[in-house]
Order: sequence, then C-alpha cells, then structure tokens
Amino acid sequence: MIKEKLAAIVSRAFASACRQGLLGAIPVETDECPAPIQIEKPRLPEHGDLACGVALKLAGQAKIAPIKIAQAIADQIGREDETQGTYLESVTVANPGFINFKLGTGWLNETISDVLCQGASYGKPALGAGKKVLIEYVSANPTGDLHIGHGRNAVFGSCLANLLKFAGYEVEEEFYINDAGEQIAQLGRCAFALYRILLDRDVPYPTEGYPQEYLKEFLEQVVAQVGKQYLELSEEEGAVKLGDLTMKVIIEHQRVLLEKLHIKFDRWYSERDLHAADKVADVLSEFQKHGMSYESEGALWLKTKELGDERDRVLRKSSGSTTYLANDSAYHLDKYRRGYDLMINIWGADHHGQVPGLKGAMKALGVDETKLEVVLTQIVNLSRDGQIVRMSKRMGTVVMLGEVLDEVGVDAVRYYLAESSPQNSINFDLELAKKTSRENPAFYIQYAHARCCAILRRALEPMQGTDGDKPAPFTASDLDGFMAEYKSNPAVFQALYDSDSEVLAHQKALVTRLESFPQEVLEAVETRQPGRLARYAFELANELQKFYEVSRVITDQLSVTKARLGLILATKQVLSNALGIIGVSAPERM
RNA sequence: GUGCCCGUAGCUCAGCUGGAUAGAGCGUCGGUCUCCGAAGCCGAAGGUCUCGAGUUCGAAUCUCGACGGGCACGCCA
Repeated sequence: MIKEKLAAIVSRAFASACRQGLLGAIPVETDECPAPIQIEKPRLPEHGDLACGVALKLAGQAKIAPIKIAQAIADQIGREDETQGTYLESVTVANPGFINFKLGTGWLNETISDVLCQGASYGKPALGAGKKVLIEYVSANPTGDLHIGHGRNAVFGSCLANLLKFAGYEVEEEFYINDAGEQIAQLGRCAFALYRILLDRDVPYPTEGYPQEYLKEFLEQVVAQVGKQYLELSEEEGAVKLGDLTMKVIIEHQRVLLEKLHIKFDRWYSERDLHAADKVADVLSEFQKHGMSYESEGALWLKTKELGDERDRVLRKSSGSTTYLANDSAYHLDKYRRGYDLMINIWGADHHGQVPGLKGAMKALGVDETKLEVVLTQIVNLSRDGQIVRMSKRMGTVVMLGEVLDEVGVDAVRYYLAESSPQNSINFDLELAKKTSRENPAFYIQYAHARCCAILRRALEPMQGTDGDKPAPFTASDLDGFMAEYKSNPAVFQALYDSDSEVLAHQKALVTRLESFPQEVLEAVETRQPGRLARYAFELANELQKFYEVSRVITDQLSVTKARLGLILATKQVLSNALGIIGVSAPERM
C-alpha cells in the first residue's frame, strides 16, 4: 500500500533528520518517531495527492515550529533512492506544518497491475486466516412476518459475514429460532381460534395475543395444507397442534423472504433442541458450580450485580420455568463449546438492555466474554409520502420487508440498509426510494460497472462510422495478450496519462481510489462496518465517471488504448469486489 | 427517575483514535451530447457542525452540563 510505503519513507526521514539534530528538543538518538505517522488524503487537491501531519504532532516535544520540523523531514526525503524517478513527483511543505506529496506514476501503475494480478482477491487482508467466526443475526420470533427493522439487521449481518469471509475468516451464519415458551403458546391459542374462524366456526378470538390480520395469511396456508382435520381438537391440543403448524409456515415464509434478500443461513438453531438436549439445565448447574447463583423467594438468581450489571437477574422463575436469560445463556455456552474464535450477535437496539445480563452470564461461566461481541442496529423509520409510519405490531400500518423488497428491489434495499452505520437510525422513504430509483447510489454504482463492461464490449465490436464501418479494434486473444502484459509490466500503464493537469488529476484520482481499497477493507473489518465499502463503491464509481468524461479509452493510439483498457478492467474488478461484499449485483449491462 | 444511542446543508447521510477553506447524494437553479452508455459530467446557491462551558497551539471530533429525539429499565420474550 502506498500509504505504508510513504509512512516508511517519512519514518526514515525522521530518523535521519533527528540524527542531524534538526528536530529541536527531540533527542538525537531517537530512531522511532514518537508520534504516529499517518498518511492522509488531503481535502483539497492543491495540497497534493497525499499528506502527512506528523510534524504538527511533534511540535510539542520538539518545542520548535511545526513548519520547521516538516521542512527538516521533507529535506531528507529527496535523498532516498526509492523516491527517485517515477514514484514521488514532489514533496512540499505547507503551513501550519504539513508535508504534502505529489505522487508520480510508479506506484499508481503498480497498483493497476496488482489489481489485475489479484483479481477477486484484490484488497483481501490476511488478518482472518484460520479464525472461526459465528455471526448470529435476524433471529426473529417465529410468530409473524419480518418488517424493515429485521431487514436492516439481516442486511447488516449478511454484509458483515461477507466482509469477514473476504478478510479470510471462516464464517458461519446462524439464525436462532425462539420456538419455545409462552409466546409460542400464545401463538397456538390465537392460531387455533383463527383456524376455526376461517372454517366458519363461531369461536371467540383471544383478546391477548397477535392480531388476526397479522396471522391471517399464515393460517390460510395452514388451512390449505391440513383442511378441517384438527377442527375438533380440544383447546389445549388444538393450540399445540396449530401453533406448531403455523410456526412452520412462518419460519418457511421468513426463510424464503431472506433468500430474496440474498441471505442464506448455514444453521437454523432451534431453542427447543436446546431444551431437549438439557442444555438449559446444564447451564444452571454450571452457574451453581461457579457459585454464581442463589435461591431467593422461590426463584433462582444469577449474581450479575457482582459482574457489572445493575442488579441480579432471575434464571428460574418460582413457577419452575426458566427465563429468557437462562435459555440465552445456555445457547451462548453452547456456542462457546463449539469453539469459535469470535462470536458476533446482531441485535436490534431495543435489546440493548440485555447485553450486560448476557455478558455477566458469560463471565459467571468463566468463559472469555471478549470473544462475544454484540452489535446493535438502530431502528429504521419508514416513511411514505413524507409521513412517518410507526412500526408497531399492534397497528395495521406496519410495512413489511416483503413489500419494501417488491417496491424498491433487492439491490437498492441492500444498499440503503447497508450504507448507514449500525448505531444510527435510518430514515427510509419508500416514495423517495421509488421515485429516485434510477438515480439512487446503488443504481449509480451498478451503472459504473455496466459502463466498464460496455467499453470492454466496444473494444471487441466493429466500429460504425459515417465513413463506413471499421473492423473491431481488438480480438479476444488480443485482450488476453494485453492482460499478460498488464500483469508482468506495470510500465504499460504509463501511457494512460494526459499531460493536461486537470485531466491528469482525474486519471490519478481514479487509480488512487483503487489503491485505497485494501485500506478501506481493513478499516471496515476492524470497526465492523461493512457500510464503509458501500460508500467507497459509490466514490469509486464517481471517480470512474469523471475519468470517463475526459479520457477516451478506445483511441487510435495503441499504447494509450491498451493502458486505459487495463485501467477499466481494474476498476470493474474493484467495483465488483466492493459490491460483492455488500451483496449488490454487478450487472454487465442494464 | 436511571442507563444506552443519536443531534452536521431544505431532505437523507459521511467525516468523530483532535489538524489546512466541514464533505457527498437528493432537491433547487444554470451550463453541457456530430465522439466508447447524457441513467453521465461541470458550475452555482445552501452551514453560528443543537446550545453553553472546559482541555488544547488547534475541537464537528475529547470532557462536563443543558436542550431536543429514540430505546431500554419484569419471576416477559
């Protein structure tokens, strides 16, 4: 990476300047720069391609003006062998103490060559190698449809999984089904009543529970499957039977919907299995063994207050049934025993209050709780015609994920839901998303990719002109030959640049953007923010468009055409890599 | 009442391990196709970064306090 190479150069220059006693109060024997050397892209183009502000940070210790430090360091740089020739065009110093670099084309050309050599692996960091990660997300209750909030959780989890896979982790994606407990019993009661109502029986619908409207479509499917055969069951048996049938239909509905969003789980983990394998009882005895639980008022409590929570929490109610925390502890202990290096849960922010309890439980079990990360995704506010639609299961105004998908399309939904950082809420206006669907960022990025493909097709097609048709510029085997050259000789790319400084700036900007992809990936992984790559893809698309406006790719000069075709191929590759991580398709034409 | 998240252009959002004149998109207004996809590009207008203190040579960024919005505080799940 260029930034690293520059940082190394600055670091050597620092040591050299230091030895010569040019850095004020900083001792001459200091070899390691006491401030981090960060290379950044300046906001303004006249400040060069890259810049380093380390002199500002050293000013305090050196007790001399930052500009003098910058000058002293910059003076050392020209003497390095590596900077001779094509790599660095200029090194200048600017107030208040920045060192500004104007890049030559050496590294840029190597970047393009690198992209083409590495292809779909370009930008892949090595940090995940050999590490196993479990990402648990969505985990919606099997009692109803998925809404847009689930969609956000789903898209975020899926993008994070893609990102970590790209980074070399061995990733498993898991959906935890809460298919036990009181909510399922309640679903059963509602389902059995609605079943009979749909079959013209006059029975009362439970006042407590899920609204009829909400369950109707699922019960209609159940009726279609099983007919009248359960009509005469007792209330108790009917609730169990219809609850199970309805739940199956709902889970299948959720699975199909998620698949439409291009999400496929490796495992659907059932809470019932947890109970059936006595894992909840196990975890309770583990707590006991660690001396972390006690009985009081007929209930069993976990000593979470000792472990950073605000109070102790109940594990087993006086009724004898276990709490959500106990079940969840059992589930997470099971995850630990499966041996992952990292476990990430994606939860809706409305569950943030559970984090201390679960973390406390993991501490109580003596497992390394830092292996468990919980990412909270804030809510999605949907609006329609500018009116906010509140999401409440009790109201008929809920907009379901399926509806949004049908209206806006998978790619746009994934892009919009992936783009924002999880801790920020999203305002998703359906009418706006539809109205601007041709101009939305997802489309724009795809358009850029399609444009690259169109140019490459052009290179292989006969040219039609007013003075008659000309044969196709190149054949497929010509392009294969070019590719071999691109990979082995970065100098072929020298021909792509213009001498006009404004045009040259666009050309360099595009390559520089390709160059920063690996860094973007690294930062996205470290901060668990795949959304950064969505925004990166947009910026790359924008650089391509600017390049395209001023740089004709297919020209009558072979060396120029060859170099620019290579750049187009590289841009297409990186767009595709970035889109792949956020799960948006990269179309050849549109 | 307590805890967590958020507050940046008319709207939607970046930037937040402190650094140069705070950036995009949409919307608005104005340019731009005999030429590889104009679904594009260029330009203009639009900001006391909610407010107030503090730390600092320097704060949208860090600290504290207001104000505003959201969420959570069960022997529910």
